[in-house]
Amino acid sequence: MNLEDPALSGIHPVGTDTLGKRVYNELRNFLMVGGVQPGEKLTLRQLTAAFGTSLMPVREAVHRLAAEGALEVLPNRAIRVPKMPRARFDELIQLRIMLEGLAVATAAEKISDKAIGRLEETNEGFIAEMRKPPESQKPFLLNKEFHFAIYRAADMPVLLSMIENMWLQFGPFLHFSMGVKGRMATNKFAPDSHRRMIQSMKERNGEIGRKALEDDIRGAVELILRFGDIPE
Amino acid sequence: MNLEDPALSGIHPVGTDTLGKRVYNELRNFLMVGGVQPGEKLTLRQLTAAFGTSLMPVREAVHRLAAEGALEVLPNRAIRVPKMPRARFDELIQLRIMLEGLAVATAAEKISDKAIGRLEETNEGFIAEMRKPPESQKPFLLNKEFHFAIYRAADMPVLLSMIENMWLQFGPFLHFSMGVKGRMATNKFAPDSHRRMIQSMKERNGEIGRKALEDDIRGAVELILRFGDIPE
DNA sequence: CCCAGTGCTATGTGATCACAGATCACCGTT
DNA sequence: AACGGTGATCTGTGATCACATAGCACTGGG
Repeated sequence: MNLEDPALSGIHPVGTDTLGKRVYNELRNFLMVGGVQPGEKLTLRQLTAAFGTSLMPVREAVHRLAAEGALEVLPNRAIRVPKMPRARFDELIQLRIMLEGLAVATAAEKISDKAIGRLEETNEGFIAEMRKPPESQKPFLLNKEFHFAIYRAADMPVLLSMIENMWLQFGPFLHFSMGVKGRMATNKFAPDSHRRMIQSMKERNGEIGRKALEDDIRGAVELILRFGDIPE
Repeated sequence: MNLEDPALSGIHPVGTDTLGKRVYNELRNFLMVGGVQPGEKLTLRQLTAAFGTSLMPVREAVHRLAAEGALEVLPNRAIRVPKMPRARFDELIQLRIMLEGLAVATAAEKISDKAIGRLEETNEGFIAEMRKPPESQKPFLLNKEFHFAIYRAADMPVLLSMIENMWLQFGPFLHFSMGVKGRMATNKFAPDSHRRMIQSMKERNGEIGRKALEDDIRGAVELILRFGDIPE
């Protein structure tokens, strides 16, 4: 069978992902964009009804999210989204700066010129979206795409999964602290720090990129501390 | 009911862990001490037979280990212990130095004098065990206890789980590279770097501790590179 | 001798059932 | 009115069954 056969051009990959994996991806994305608030409780059967599957795939997805720290199984065996007390918030921020800083610095040494070009396009799209009235979660997604395009360029798979984990743990909290109060998906200083990150890529200077990334995160933190509610 | 009642003094907690959690802990420990080699395949039913439970708890445990990177589900849905190519080895080492370095530096600022005392005792036990002919995995366990006593003192739960994850990913490889060839559970420079770490705790000097930790890890790496087999 | 086709076996996944423990409202006693 | 016991209900866990597919030895035709 020739896959190049024009008669087969209408064929699309059908996707062989397990149900558990699809539920996991859906639920993960739902958490990442802030679909549920910290402290909120979930039940397997409630999720089962929402996804239209049986308990099994939901169980697998929930347990995996719990292993990643995106969900929490209390001693009572109840399931909830973890809360974000100040101590955890500070620790996650410190770790983000360290982990993502390393990724940026490494990417500056390895990234291709072509990838830098795509990075600039993504950032221009992000800036353009920032000027519009904040309506959708589009700026948030473009900002995320910009950051992870850099992190992927570092070519460190384990580090990348750790960073994804950090963003996942922040997801519910971002909605809670910022989504409600004015949908301030990101801060106005982000374009500047993004430009400095791109510049560091061009100059192959990892430390400049690391500093820009730290400013980017600290800018967002300042916004959260001003407008968000952090318990304790 | 008064729990201080002398009549109840013989009561012990009964333990309410789920089967899945117990299987997870067993399997985790088995991986951490190098019970299986990288690349080796596992099957649910084989593990089921070994643990004497049904498939369900094993499925949960395996999926959780897979989420943590300690196991791997291939596209074929087969389960195996991840291999350790050179690139992954180097990345894990780099991340260990960064993560554990932060933990040591933070611990130096926070650790109590009492905990420092316990640390010295643990280390003396470790050194004493090192002098004996290498028989069991006792030195390995004491070394681990020494390190994690420090990491716990940093009081950073998320960081601690990341570090545990690193050790877990290294487990199978340690057996493969060192266990067979002479049971060299740790290297002869470890006592020195350990002493320097303790000293840094007493002086509340995080950077000295960080450097000592880095030397400790690099010493072990050198041994592995000399005696172990790293594919690719 | 090589190789595509075929049937058997083993394995992970998903559905369903059964059950222990948690939660909560209700009620009777003090 | 306050408190402890009680029963119903809900939730996560574990066991069992059913099934699609990967892996593999075998076979028959070239």
